[in-house]
Amino acid sequence: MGEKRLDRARAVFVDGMGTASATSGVLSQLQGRIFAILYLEDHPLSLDEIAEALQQSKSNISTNIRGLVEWHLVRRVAVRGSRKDHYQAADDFWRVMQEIMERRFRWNIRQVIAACDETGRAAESAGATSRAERVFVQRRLQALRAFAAAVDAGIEAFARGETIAPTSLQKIQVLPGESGKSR
Amino acid sequence: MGEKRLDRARAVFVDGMGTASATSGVLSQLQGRIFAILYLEDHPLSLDEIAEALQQSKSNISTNIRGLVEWHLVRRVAVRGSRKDHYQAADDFWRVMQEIMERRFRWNIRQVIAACDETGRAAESAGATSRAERVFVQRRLQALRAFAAAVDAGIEAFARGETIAPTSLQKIQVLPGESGKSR
DNA sequence: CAAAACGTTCAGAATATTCTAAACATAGAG
DNA sequence: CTCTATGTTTAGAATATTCTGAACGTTTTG
Repeated sequence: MGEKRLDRARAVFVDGMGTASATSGVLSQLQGRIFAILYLEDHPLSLDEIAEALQQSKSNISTNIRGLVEWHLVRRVAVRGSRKDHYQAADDFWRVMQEIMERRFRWNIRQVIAACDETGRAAESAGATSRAERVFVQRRLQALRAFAAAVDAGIEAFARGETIAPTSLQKIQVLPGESGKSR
Repeated sequence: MGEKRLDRARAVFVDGMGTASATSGVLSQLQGRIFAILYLEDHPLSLDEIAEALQQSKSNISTNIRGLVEWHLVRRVAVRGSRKDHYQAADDFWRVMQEIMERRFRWNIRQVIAACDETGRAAESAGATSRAERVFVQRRLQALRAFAAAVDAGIEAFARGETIAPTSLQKIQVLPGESGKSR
């Protein structure tokens, strides 16, 4: 009964991590489940073992595990005596977080900055439009850009292990003279 | 040509924010586009105007805009002389960020904590299993839980506007005596 | 070298998500 | 009270994503 119970516990973990991952915006549900299986195992597992444990095709595991390795959540390790690739859950969560902050959140926030910049450039030469309208658009773009840039800097600092004062973000809100116009 | 150019610029912004939102894990692409349209407009728009601008059905706009309002990214405002609902982009990005941190990230991280707790409880009574195995599982769960709890606390502090030292996260890694075992 | 054991790629099946138009509900106008 | 204008819900269509099994390429084994 002991083994059964432990396996039952593992299933709880796999399910929990799966649903958590599914809503994370970073990992798919299956990736969460793969990680969960590996994390509670004290030895590396092969692709087939994972596929068996999760009742998924080997190809599906193969493609999904790649993402986990890229996020440094899982390591591919060699197991002597076996030709198969084996995988092991990583335990340096801080490293993983840095990776996610850098490659996901910052990358995303930079998209916003880029959009503001591009749009600003495109709007610059909108000749016949009323001056007031152009000014309005540029102000808004500037406000969003400033906020995004502050967030970007904040994430960078955080990822570097530096101290952050979120107050700098709170200040960046509406530009002077703007709030009256929009309502 | 001026108007055309400005509209072209708006399209750039709508597209940019759309793709950024699509990969954000928080907003859908359409939600990003709706926000973009509203953000560059100096007066509130009705559902139909938004639907027209984005070439989407009114019902689709209706359902998607609800999420934007919930995140406080868009406000529903009354426009005198019209019975229609009108919507306006919010400009308090810091508030929005707090909202997202609280209701999305923290909620997500709590799922992980809950999974660890549930699993720990379920594994507790795994009688016949070897003691070493049970200890191993509990240690791992504890390590993940500790990290998640630290992240949770960090986000909370950040959302409150307090200063954060990410160092506290870096310390939480592998528990003593653990790292040797797993490899 | 041939055969087997792998991991990966890919076309299509299975599934989930997003979108639309119609039905519905509610409130205001006449 | 009836008719109209409006936002929401919903069933099904359109689309996108995830998953599988077969095909493929590579490496190891005999």
